[in-house]
Amino acid sequence: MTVVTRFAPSPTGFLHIGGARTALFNWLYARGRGGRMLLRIEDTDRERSTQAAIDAILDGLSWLGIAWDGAPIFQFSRSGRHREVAEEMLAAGHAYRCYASPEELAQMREAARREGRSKLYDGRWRDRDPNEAPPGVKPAIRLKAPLTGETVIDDQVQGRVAWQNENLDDLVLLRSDGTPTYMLAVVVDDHDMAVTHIIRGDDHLTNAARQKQIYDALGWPVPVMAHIPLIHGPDGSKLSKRHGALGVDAYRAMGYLPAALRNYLVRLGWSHGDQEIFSTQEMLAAFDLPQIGRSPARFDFAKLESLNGHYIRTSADAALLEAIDRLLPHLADGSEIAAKMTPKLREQWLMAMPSLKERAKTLIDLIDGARFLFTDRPIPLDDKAAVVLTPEAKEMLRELEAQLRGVEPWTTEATELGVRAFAERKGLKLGAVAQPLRAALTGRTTSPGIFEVLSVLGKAESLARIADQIRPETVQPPAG
RNA sequence: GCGCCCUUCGUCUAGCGGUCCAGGACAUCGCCCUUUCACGGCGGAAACACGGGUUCGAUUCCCGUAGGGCGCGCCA
Repeated sequence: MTVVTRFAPSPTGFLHIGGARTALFNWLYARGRGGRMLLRIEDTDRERSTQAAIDAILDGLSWLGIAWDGAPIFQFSRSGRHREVAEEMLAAGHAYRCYASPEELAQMREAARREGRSKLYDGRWRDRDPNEAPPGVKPAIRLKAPLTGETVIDDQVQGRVAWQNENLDDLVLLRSDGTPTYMLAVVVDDHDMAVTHIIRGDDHLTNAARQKQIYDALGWPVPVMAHIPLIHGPDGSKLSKRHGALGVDAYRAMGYLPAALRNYLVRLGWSHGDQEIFSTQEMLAAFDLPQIGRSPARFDFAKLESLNGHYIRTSADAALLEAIDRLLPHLADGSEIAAKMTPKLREQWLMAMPSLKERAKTLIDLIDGARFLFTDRPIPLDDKAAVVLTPEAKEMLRELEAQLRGVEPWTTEATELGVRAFAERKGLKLGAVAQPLRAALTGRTTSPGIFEVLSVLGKAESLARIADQIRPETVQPPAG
């Protein structure tokens, strides 16, 4: 039997991190077994569903590298079919018309709560003669759920979960305006789409019981269920925007790599021995439902960052530059940087990439670390760099500049030889020379190795930047 | 309130009755490497929520307690 899973988001907002993980699990489970993952957009809430949200979800999945099979199915377009099934259930005696008014319902709810009962609707129209229906009232259609016994879900993650039927009331299948409820729509769609495995957040666990009752009434086979724990915020409470309940587009903008996010997400609630790093192939091969834990995991940015750093370090230099190209349109100052992306800058950036990526946790770090390459002279000094460039340091740089003029060819090795010889002659430790030099060349106190900086920048630019710092009074303000 | 679920280092987790004075990873602390920052290497501190059972023996099984989560709509 081919495995068929589905990811079924409702398009009322972006694809958040929890949804992304659910999609990943569905994708891994299906694709790892030669099966298919379907995408169903649950857009039956016409008020809150938007095209922008649909686009954001599709875009987010694509960026994450999660590909669904076939065209997305829009739940709203299937309401005719849902209604048809409800009518069938009515005809077969598995459902009935309920004429209770909203006021009656509210009273029942209140009474149930007061008396400590979990059953909210008392089934008053279940066996009542339809002739007693109040005139002019459009009925809702309710499921005639079993009154006794228990409803059991054999969940792949949660184990056997049982509910006493006396605690479950007759749910609404079709609203009085003729539209299907979520409960009905999900069951009918999953059945019609031939879904074999339902993998979703455990906020749906109680729904599973009600849906099981619908499957049973219809005589349809119940798919294998797996309810995965939700992701919580760092403080254990519900994940909020403040914590990381951001859209995946926000993670893209923060400079995370899809491979790193996938790796982080798959290890949240799932494990495979002590393995931490998983290539997509390894994930596909190892992922399975029984190893998913039942307790909720907290979202931890530090671990995501660490993983992202690992993926950056192990990525090819050219691939990183391409990732930056793709990221730029999503950044506030992206177009500014893109405008400076000359072939020469690309070449310099690539040259510096091996040492840049050792120092970066995100693509943003990579851009920031390369900033000295495309900052126009005279380059501004940050506070720490300004402190380093004391009058004495500038005096030292003046002598160093003279020495550097004679260095030829201008390579990492040759500049290192020159600077080391200079330091030795002056009786200075290398750091005493390198730090002011770094400040002058990059405007900062941290950067890649100073000799790499010199060689990547080139002789003319390097000497000019040093000159800018040792003769600030001669720097002319821009013309005009 | 009712129903259901959860509870191993700060965090993600390994553990599926003895191999555990509990292992890995991130974070943290120290040392080494070193021109800065990183990377890397080495080392340290750090957990079985609590109380009862069951058992020759419980982190592992059962029951409570406490704490946390989810659900309880003619929303999805």
